[in-house]
Amino acid sequence: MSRTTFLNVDDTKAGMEDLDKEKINKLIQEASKNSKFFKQQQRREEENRRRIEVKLSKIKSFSTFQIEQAEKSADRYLNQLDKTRDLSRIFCHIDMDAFYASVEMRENPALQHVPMAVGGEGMLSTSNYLARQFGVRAAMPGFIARHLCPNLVIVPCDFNKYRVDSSKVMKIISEYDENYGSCGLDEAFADLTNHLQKRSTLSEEQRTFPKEENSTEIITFGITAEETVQEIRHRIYLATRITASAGMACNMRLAKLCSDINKPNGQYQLESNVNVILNFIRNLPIRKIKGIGKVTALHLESLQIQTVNDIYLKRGILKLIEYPSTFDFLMRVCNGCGSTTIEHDDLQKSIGHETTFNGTSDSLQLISLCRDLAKKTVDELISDRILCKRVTLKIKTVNFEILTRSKTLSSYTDSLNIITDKVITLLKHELDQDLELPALRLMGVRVSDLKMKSSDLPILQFFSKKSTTTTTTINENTHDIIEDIDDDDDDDDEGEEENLNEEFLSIENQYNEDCNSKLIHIDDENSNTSTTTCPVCQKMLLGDNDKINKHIDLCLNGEMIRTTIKEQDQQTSPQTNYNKRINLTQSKVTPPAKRQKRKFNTTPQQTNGIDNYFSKHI
Amino acid sequence: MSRTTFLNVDDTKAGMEDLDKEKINKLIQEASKNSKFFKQQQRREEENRRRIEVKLSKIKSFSTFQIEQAEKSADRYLNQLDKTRDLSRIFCHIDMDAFYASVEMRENPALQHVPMAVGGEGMLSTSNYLARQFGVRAAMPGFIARHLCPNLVIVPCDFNKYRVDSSKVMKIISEYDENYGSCGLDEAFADLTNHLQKRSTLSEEQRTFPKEENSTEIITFGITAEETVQEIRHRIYLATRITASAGMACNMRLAKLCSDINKPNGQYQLESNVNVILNFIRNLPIRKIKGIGKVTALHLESLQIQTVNDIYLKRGILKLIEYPSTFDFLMRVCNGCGSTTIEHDDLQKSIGHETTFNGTSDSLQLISLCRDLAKKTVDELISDRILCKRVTLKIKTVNFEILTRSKTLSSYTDSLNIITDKVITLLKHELDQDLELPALRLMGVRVSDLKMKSSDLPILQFFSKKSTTTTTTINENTHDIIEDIDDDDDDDDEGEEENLNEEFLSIENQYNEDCNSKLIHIDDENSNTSTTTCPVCQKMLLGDNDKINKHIDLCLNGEMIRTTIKEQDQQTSPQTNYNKRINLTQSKVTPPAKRQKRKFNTTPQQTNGIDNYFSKHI
DNA sequence: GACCATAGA
DNA sequence: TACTTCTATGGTC
DNA sequence: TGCCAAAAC
DNA sequence: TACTGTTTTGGCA
Ligand SMILES: Nc1ncnc2c1ncn2[C@H]1C[C@H](O)[C@@H](COP(=O)(O)OP(=O)(O)OP(=O)(O)O)O1
Ligand SMILES: Nc1ncnc2c1ncn2[C@H]1C[C@H](O)[C@@H](COP(=O)(O)OP(=O)(O)OP(=O)(O)O)O1
Ligand SMILES: [Mg+2]
Ligand SMILES: [Mg+2]
Ligand SMILES: [Mg+2]
Ligand SMILES: [Mg+2]
Repeated sequence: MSRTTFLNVDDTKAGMEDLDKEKINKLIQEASKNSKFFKQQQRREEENRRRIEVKLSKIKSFSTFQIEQAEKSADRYLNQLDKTRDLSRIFCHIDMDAFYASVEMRENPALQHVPMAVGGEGMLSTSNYLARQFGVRAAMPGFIARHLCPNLVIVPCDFNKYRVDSSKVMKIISEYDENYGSCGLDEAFADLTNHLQKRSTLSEEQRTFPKEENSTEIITFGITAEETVQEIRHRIYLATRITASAGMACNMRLAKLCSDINKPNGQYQLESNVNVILNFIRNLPIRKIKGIGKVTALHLESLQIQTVNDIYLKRGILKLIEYPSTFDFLMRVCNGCGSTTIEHDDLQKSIGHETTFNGTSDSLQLISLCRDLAKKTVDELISDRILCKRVTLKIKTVNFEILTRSKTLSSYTDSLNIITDKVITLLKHELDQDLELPALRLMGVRVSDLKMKSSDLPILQFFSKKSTTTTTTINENTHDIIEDIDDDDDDDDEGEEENLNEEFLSIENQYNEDCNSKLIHIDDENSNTSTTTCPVCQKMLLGDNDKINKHIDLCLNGEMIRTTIKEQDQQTSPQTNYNKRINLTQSKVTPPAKRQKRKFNTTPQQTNGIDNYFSKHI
Repeated sequence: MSRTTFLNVDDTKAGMEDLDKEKINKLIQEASKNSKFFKQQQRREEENRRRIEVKLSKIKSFSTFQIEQAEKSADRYLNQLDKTRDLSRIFCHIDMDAFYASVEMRENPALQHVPMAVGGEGMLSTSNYLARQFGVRAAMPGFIARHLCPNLVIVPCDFNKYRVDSSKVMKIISEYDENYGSCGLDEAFADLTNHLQKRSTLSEEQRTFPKEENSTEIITFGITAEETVQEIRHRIYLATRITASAGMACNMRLAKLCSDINKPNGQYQLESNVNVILNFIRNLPIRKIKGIGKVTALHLESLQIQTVNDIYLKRGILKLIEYPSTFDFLMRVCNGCGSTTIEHDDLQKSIGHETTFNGTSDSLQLISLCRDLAKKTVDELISDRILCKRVTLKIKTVNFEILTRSKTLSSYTDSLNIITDKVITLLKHELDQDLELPALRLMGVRVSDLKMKSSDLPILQFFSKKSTTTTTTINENTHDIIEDIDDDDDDDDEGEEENLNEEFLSIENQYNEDCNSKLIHIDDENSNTSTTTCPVCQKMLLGDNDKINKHIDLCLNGEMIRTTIKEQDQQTSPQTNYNKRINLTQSKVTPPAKRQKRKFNTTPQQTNGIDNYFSKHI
């Protein structure tokens, strides 16, 4: 029977060291076989193996001399990297252990002693360490996990709770580096260098904390990096009753690797010494490196590269066949280089929503859903005071093939009509044009090319109905603004003017479609009768989700403002709260990925940047 | 180890005939033992056994003579009943097979071949016939069901779908008796007598239907009752693709019993002949009779009554120890008597909402939740244009003890403030007074003493701010109205005046409480990202439940009105639609019990009424 | 500018 | 009852 | 009028 | 991850 390695357990995760991979993979393949998902993964693997063959034959065409020359070139580059190596700073990477699962286990301690996972029958977001022993992990569907572990307890996601714990953690970390940066809800980087300098001047009292919550017993932490991080982790535990692991090293890539070493509930400091560093990374499996995923690993492994040191050994070939940026990335990796500055994004780069449903080909259903998704996205755009200039439609067929269609708008906008019309046009075009298109199982709407809609200059609103205003970026100026407004040259097939009449017609069309029978809509079932407890103020909430999320938003934003009766937008605390805000989203099975404001991109840096460089043709 | 029969499988259900009760009960008790629920059931059983002991000793105190006299009295009563026996009509009881489960299996045919149930981990609403083989049935918690049947597939409730199928079924039934009455979503009584008379005059064409949906093959049904019901069931299947069972007999009680005989997907007609009837019921286990539940059965069994005929045999004792109404009920049962008229309620008698949550004692949480429940209830009151005069608070402790506290208002109202204040007063009183009160796990708010708020006499609004108006009941008149208004004598501790100022203060108080930390709220988790398909128009819906329910309401009400843009209340189709309307509610695991407008009460009838007469002291 | 593939939480 | 959601990036055409 | 227990779907 | 939600009735105090 055919298989695909793409479905095998990914054991590159703490707590999954001594699995019977053989048996687990057999069960997974068994459970998956003949599914459309399985077939799609097979196609994907085949496509990659084909590409690999091309590469391998390309390699054969190189002469030994060419390879030696390439190796020398690589060595020169490595030398250069060595020169810019900065060992002076000390970074810390904090990562919560089995984050969602830990929160749920704290809420219900009975779960501590059984294998459990967080998510749904359809998809798990994470699992506890007991479940990992069975091969159950994040991104595995629940029903397959049950094959691996029949007694698995699956508890539904409650992002509200996770957000609350996350913000407690971040608050603590910010005390050690106010410029810290977080990825996702459960991890953050902090540059402890400055704190460590100041730390020796701190009084003992300032390094002293209760041993247990509400206990009079106390514990004082020393002034070393190791002890500082003990302190951070202790404080996190006091605040959340869940454990974190941490890694310390001279750059962020190494710190991240270190936080995995003694996970869970451990920490590891890597000495800031070149030989120690090179020794540390030498034998790591490439898959542990952030940026090397399943596919990249497959490609590298086909070159006999298993460990980081193998990258070094194959540097000649890599120089010859990989794209420069990929080569650059790999050289940094095998040389132990990484970013030494925490860069925050000025502004989020895209906002979107997508949803999976039972496959359908019905145009009216799809169009109606598309409209809803656009609405949801624009609502967020508006509530975040952001404008966009690009709209992307995403669809996935029942065969798990993904398509995107996008269009740049003639100017920045947050108009529901313009955006909706555009994305519906894209969708209709796709439905009309591709008559072979299989039924769809997912649709998404995303807007990008974002710009802050600053309300500091309301006068500008006089120039354009489109509320095209200015931006918060400092290097933008009035010239840019005028450009924005002038930017109305119609290189578009259809115009994007928004006038009241059109708006009315558009809504009316929507209504007619609604009534036309056979349309689509998103919602969550079991809505009516259950109660949710606000994880901040413990209030039990009855009613619809939007209200609940708003309530929690308010709670998280610190003291609630007692001046108005209705818990409504009241976004009268714009920038201060805005910057600290954790972006709130939730769905049955995943996405607090909703970017946090303190989140920073592990983006390509000019110097020593942790970079995600890799190529689809690697 | 101790047990309680109250937790044993209840095998009085179609499809549960040859179970290994021994084994199943062992598993259930094992899974339940030590739980608070278990302990509560034990207490309940003990209490009943105590009462039974009292009864038994009472029986011992009767002389043989007394018993003989009682038997004679009973015989006279039976004779009387015989005289009023009406064998002239022919009733049909239709009951869908494994209703929710069948709908789900139709939607996903893969489920046909596995044991499955509808509900959640916490509670199942029903199971398919395969699952019943394992002892899995309605009102069993999912996690216990999994002990009995580890491969059980549990699919969540989707009341919207069930409502749609239900209305299709009811529509068909109404063609045979426009005065039909339904209990719950999945069953109805029809009096076929008139239809059968007219039926012989129908053309063959009018008794002819396609054999399959969209097929040209046809099938013609005859004119007998048996064939008429075949036709009904065939049409139900054509319309819904799910099967129904049916029973025909000369009264409703017998018809209901008959529909169970050849379930699933069968029918049974009981000859309208006294001897046949008596023979039919003679050996039925008492538990099959509607109105005899677990407790009543336990009581009767302690008198050696197992079958309906045993009731007859023990008629002397029953006459002596049971309450007259219970005795009356039992005599009707064992004599094969039942109601021969379908009575519809003029107006629903109560409206309420309740919810279960993780036990808490926190007053602020509880008060806040109570407010939300009151709001939800009043919303429904208002949207149904109903007034109420009584408010009941229901609470359940973590030990599963249930309390109710209620209060009659000084006049009819649908004022949120009055109702909320009253129920909160009740709650606070309970929380303050009973300091021993364990944490709560459920709270409910219910309003009763209802009266239609007819808008036909808007002039009356001038007399009172409370919108106390008239009623739809014919025997009420202007005198009553004036009484209502005058009815403002304060026999109440606190007044119920509603003025704007008070209202404002009340809401402000609420807000302060909200902010005061540690409160409660109801909601459904996974709301944001999934899609729901409207079971009527197939539109996929994105967003919150209230909107979705409104949408489906509109769809069910037939053609949607295309005159307004927003799908809002637009309750401009008051009485016509109102009468046909199926009351829509949903929750994670149960309650389409939300009364349907065509629903009728199987209430005590003066003559031959199906009656639920029984006594808690039976 | 538009699309795809990859990646990570 | 059943293979996510959200965001970011680089390469290609 | 108010409370409880039983019952049905 | 875990014992429902909605409604009606009868009896008693
Ligand atoms: N594929 C995914 N889809 C959706 N959510 C995810 C996914 N992977 C992780 N998450 C969520 C759930 C995790 O608890 C949280 C943090 O991720 P991550 O740190 O990688 O794992 P973890 O914290 O659960 O375990 P650990 O860090 O101990 O290995 O992000
Ligand atoms: N205890 C309960 N709690 C909540 N919902 C219930 C309960 N019992 C039944 N229901 C719902 C689900 C059922 O499908 C529907 C009709 O009930 P009912 O006719 O008694 O059983 P059923 O239709 O599922 O099986 P069948 O009639 O074949 O025995 O009402
Ligand atoms: Mg983690
Ligand atoms: Mg993480
Ligand atoms: Mg049924
Ligand atoms: Mg039924």
